[in-house]
Amino acid sequence: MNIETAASQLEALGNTTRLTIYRTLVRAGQNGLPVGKLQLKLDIAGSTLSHHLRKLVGVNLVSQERQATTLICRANYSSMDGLISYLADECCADSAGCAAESPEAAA
Amino acid sequence: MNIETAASQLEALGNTTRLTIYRTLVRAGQNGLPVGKLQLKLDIAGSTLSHHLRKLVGVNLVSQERQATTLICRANYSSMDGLISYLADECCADSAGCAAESPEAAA
DNA sequence: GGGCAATTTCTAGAATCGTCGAAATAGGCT
DNA sequence: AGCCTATTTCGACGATTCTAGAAATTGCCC
Repeated sequence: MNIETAASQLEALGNTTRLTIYRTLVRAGQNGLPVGKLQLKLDIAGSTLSHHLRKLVGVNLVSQERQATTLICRANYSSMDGLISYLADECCADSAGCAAESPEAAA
Repeated sequence: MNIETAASQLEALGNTTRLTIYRTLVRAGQNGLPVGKLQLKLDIAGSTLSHHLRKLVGVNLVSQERQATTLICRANYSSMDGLISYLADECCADSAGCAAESPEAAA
């Protein structure tokens, strides 16, 4: 996980519509949801949904699987795990021990 | 923590320049860094830095404290903690137990 | 009060984003 | 083959973003 990847994943989640999409997929669990169901639930234009979905798939936060005519979308938990780890680690959130890693901060 | 707040914080971090700024501040530890030092480290225009910094401060990920003429910037760990908790919780990252919260997913 | 150093605001321009409706495509069923 | 449903692509539009240089501001010090 490099900083550019992290930034692009964060950017993908940093939009209310997309975060809602992602959250909805997470709550749908392993079964996932077809694009059409998502559209009904969220009440947005199909083209808009497709646009956002592509972005989420592009940064690997969501994966898709074809089932006949419908396209099932699923939240990609391991990617989110990686992102959270990056945030907690590289940009460590625990107030203790952060400065320990950076020598120049030991002033 | 509501979804809009989370999205705005994620958006703030979802830009390579700003994520770099934030990471630099985290690594600087409790002492923080003055804007000028940040500018030197990152080699960007002062106005650009100020612009990004305002965004980070605006979503409460960074706080500032005046010390004479210089302005010290510090990463706000508790905000990051809140964000990570939101991601891990509301948009739970652990692949186990996610579907348990959503009744309609129990199909 | 004059000057200096640190930071922000103003102005601007290219680029990207978010959204939608309409049209196009994909894939299976009869 | 023809149709129907699901989804994506196209074209467009206003809004926002990112960046930087120049000018303005703030706050201290002599």
